[in-house]
Amino acid sequence: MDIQLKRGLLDVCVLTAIKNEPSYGYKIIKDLQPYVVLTESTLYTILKRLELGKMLTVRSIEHDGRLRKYYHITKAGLGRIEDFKSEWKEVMSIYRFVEKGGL
Amino acid sequence: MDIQLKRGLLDVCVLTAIKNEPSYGYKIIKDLQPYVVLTESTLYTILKRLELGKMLTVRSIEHDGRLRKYYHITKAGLGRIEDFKSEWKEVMSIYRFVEKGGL
DNA sequence: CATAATACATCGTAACACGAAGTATGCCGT
DNA sequence: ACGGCATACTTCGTGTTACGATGTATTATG
Repeated sequence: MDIQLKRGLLDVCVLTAIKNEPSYGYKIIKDLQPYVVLTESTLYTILKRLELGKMLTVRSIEHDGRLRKYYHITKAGLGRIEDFKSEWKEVMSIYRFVEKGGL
Repeated sequence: MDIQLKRGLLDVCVLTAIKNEPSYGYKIIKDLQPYVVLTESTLYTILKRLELGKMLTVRSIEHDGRLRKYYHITKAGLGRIEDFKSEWKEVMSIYRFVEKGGL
């Protein structure tokens, strides 16, 4: 899938992946696989950005003697998803413009 | 509208704006206004990129003693629009994932 | 006669996705 | 027992891109 088309979708995808229950890096990648493919470097960049923006919080938990970072969505994160849904109307109006061939 | 969401949409919008008949910078901006707002610096960057990628060709034409650059879409440009439409299925599947709240 | 509209161009910047490379542990098959 | 694979997270550098700022020049309008 085209990189440019992904932008603006990825952040919200990651937030959606941890919306129902906290998750960790590797699992998020696997869970999103059927919808979007993203590499580790991409994911961890996104997670750091979302943390900085207070869209999620992180809790390190020991699992099988190994550390795992669980990401929890915040109220702001949930708001981000809602904003995205609102903006989608505009996106669809643009798509329809392209689909029907201009004017 | 969110900048990131625009990416991947703008190129195709501009191509669509010149699809039916050749157009020039200023007119393209006005025509797209109801769908996407883009500044001149953005537009001319896009037009240059699309020209480099052979998605369009340029013909300077004198109009009222002043030069106007008309942009003509190419076969590759039309192909680009079709590719976009195909990829839209993937975009919609991602949107549906977000809309229904994950899983 | 000033201001807005038309028309195009360039530069610098910040955001972003990604490949490459690295570290470390547990598990499975032969 | 050990080589390879899956799990798990991290950092660095790079190319693409949208945009604000700024500049030039002409025509129309009030």
